[in-house]
Amino acid sequence: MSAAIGRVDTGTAVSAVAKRLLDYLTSGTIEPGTRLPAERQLASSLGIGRSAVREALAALEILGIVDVRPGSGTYLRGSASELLPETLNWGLMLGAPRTKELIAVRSQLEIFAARLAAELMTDAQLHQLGNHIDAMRSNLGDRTRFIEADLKFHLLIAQAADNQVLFDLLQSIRSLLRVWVERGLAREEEAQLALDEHSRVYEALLTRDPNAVEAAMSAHMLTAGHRLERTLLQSTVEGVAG
Amino acid sequence: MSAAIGRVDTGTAVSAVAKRLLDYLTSGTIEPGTRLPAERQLASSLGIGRSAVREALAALEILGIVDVRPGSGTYLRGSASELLPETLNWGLMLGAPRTKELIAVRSQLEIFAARLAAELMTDAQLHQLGNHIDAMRSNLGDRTRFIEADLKFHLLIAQAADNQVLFDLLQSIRSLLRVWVERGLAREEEAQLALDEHSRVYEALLTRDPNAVEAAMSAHMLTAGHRLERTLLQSTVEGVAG
DNA sequence: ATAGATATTTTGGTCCACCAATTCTTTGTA
DNA sequence: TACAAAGAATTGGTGGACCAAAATATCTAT
Repeated sequence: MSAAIGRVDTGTAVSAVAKRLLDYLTSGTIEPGTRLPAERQLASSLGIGRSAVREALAALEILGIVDVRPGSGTYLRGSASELLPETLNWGLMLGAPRTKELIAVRSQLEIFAARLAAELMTDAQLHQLGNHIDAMRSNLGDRTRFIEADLKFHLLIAQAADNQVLFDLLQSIRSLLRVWVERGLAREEEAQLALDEHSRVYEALLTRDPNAVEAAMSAHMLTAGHRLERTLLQSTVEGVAG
Repeated sequence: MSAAIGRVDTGTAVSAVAKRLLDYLTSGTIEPGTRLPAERQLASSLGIGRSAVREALAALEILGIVDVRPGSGTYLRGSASELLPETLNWGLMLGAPRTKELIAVRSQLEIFAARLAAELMTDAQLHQLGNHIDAMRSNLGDRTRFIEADLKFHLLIAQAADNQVLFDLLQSIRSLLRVWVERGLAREEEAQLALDEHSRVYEALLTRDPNAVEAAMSAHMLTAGHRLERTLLQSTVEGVAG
């Protein structure tokens, strides 16, 4: 098998070694569970050092392609990478926050989630959603609990959307926007408005009509987005004055 | 800086070391372009050997998170756009369920980008978009060039949308779906269909009517999504038969 | 002949010395 | 004093020795 991979030039970047190995492992000719040749053998076949082989294999292990077992060998896993979908979320975390842009993207994703949920939500989930509305209503004067119920409301919708990538993305975005959401709901009148909006989304979900749900969530996102941006602007103004 | 990462236990899997570094690098407190501490220093701070650090950093480099320069140091890369470099077929590692989810999320984001672009696109950008359509038309028989023009078409729309978060997200998603896009355009008839769809999006953008643009991009995404899923399914079936 | 214990071999993991590449500091010259 | 060149220090890259873990082979007892 290692003869089939071919040699690479000494000094080749470890990424190129990884690519060579990956191309071979994803060529479809290797069965999951197969044991790869030993590091020393791979190094010899590829014409590079064992360190480079180890580094390439470490990357493939992190990506979930192979399973490295000390004393035993390296095995092809053949299962889906759990790490790769997370790259979308890393991208959100790199560099300076772009809050206004995040707010816009988040709106679209929340609307999409709601639309999917309109068709997929179970009765039990709908019932639970009602509980979150009740919790928000009961805690108009308690910001922490209100926000918690608010968050659970959105979480449940994203869950009901049955799209893990979407769910994870929304989670990451929410964590980035969390501080602004909390600041935007500082007063009880604002909480009341937010409750009204959530109630409308909930009522639309009860109809299970995707268009109605989309309209209600769009309205909520529009208002919530303005609330967030106002909070952001106030903060900027205070920053200038401060 | 390295003191802020904390120590890890000796014998910790290199994947855990990579995760630790990754969490730190995506914490938002590090500026892109920043030089990380030297490998020897990281090893000391983390309480592990330099080999383990090297292996973890090698993985992060392959993922596009860092840039390792011999003799100079290791640098945090600039942006989300640099994640998942083209050298590897990332999409092959994702698995069918996550890939399908990603296709759905991508559709929504592309539609959103197109809608924004309808209002924001400059005349120069519109003209350039027409050039990409021409390039696609001229290269129906040359898959590599066709796909390159296809990609540039979408890139330009995302750019015109003037939302960096959205742009970066779409970039990462494209990296993850690239291999399936390429395989899905294997035949000239498929390229012709794709060209027709892109032309309709372009014509709608010429009107600058967001609703028309949304409708055209939605239609394109629906067809393209089916094409992608069909390609994915064929690959899965072949894998089983192989 | 078979099962269990022990020894040996093979595998991945770690460490260190040394080399290649780059950066920083010092020295020499105009 | 400013600039260029040389030297030293720092950085990542490589290979080999040795250790830890697991697999395989050999030996012994029944």
